[in-house]
Amino acid sequence: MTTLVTGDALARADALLSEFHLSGDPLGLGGDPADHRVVVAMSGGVDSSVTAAVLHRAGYDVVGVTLQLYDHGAAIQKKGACCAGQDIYDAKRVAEACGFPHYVLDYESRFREAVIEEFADTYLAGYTPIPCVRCNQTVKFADLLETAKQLGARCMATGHYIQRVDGPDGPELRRAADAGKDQSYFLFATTHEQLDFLRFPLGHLNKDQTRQLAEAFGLIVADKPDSQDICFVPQGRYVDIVEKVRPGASRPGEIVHVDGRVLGTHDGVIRYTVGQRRGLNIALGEPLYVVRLDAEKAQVIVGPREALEIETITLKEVNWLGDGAIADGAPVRVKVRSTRPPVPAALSVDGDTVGVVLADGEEGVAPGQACVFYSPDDEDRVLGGGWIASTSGKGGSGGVRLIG
RNA sequence: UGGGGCGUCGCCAAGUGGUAAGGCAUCGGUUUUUGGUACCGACAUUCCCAGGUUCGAAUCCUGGCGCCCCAG
Repeated sequence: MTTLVTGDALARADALLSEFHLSGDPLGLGGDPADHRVVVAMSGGVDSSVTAAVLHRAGYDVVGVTLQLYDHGAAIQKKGACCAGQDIYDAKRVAEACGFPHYVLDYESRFREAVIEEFADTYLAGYTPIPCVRCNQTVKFADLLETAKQLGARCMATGHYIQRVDGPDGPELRRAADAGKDQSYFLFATTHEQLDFLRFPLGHLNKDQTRQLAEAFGLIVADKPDSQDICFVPQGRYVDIVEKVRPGASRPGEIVHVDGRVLGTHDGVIRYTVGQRRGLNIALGEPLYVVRLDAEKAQVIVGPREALEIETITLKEVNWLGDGAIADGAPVRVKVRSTRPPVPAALSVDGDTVGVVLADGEEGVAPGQACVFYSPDDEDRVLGGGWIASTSGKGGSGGVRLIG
């Protein structure tokens, strides 16, 4: 592997940039790119490294910034981590090789409070958190974005697979061209104001094209595996993190069937999420699923698969990115999990309360997860979304109610 | 210690002379840029124990042991 970029390689890179519509002024800032400072949030992965390299090659005044979010020292040696240890070093080397300045900012305490502790507290309350969304919402698109402004940046670019398109009423958020890599589910909370300042140069590419660019630029991270799982949780053992952050907070309790029978005991509601089947350790003959979590009573309520069916969702902290005001009865499509296509639904707006009525129902929808809105006639358009506060089944009975 | 019934994988359970179904649970994997789901795979050389009959037994016989029900 070499970081030496020859003239031929650069010619190849330029050809790719042209082919991928990344030459000229890809950020659409106008004038000479060199006049615009662009802060690139670099995680140390392939995507953000390519983003920085591309924008630098296009002539922008690129400043790379990597956040140190946590430091497990030697504890984290897993593939696909980000923003700690080796990844920070990788980002720095990419910046050096390309020739633009790079800074590492210590955001550990902020990340711990806004993401890790929130993650633990959410689980302890019987909800199922999405730390990646919280991280985008707070650390990356709030704090870092502010820092970028202070650095005199005209905008901040990231390597997210999502598209920002200028529409008649300002910037719109759209799904990535590569449906398989689309990150809109994790970015629903991006506000209009943030969107105004953000750019996502890779949104119209697919992963293979990004890798081609990394290859052409001779980036040392070209073959780095994609990240997956929660970055600060080693080996998928998220329970360990919760117990470490909030020692002794998780209490054992009963596993109760929806018909009232006590079927067993568990070591803490943090180990379960609505819709979960495995790990109950109860053999009834028919599969059992977690239907609801009652953190106050330390109860895990279980039942047959049919008990997972829900029809309506009540949301909180809704971010609306559609045109005009959010309207009661408006048809939309929604995703209640990242890995499924949007399904038809209608918004229900009553004062400050926003909910969703699913046309065909859903099952295994966990409070604490996100419900993301898409346009009914253009599924690529992201209309925002909200956090799932509670759900209920048909006719409002047998629903899931959360305490607190 | 009279009468009846039963004892097959962690749980439930098919199999009644021809070489141990299935479900649940568990474990592993695939998928997945959160959790979960789904999917795929693994999972009793052995049928409470000991003898016996038979070419061949979880299945038949004998004797133990254990459990359940009825009656006392």
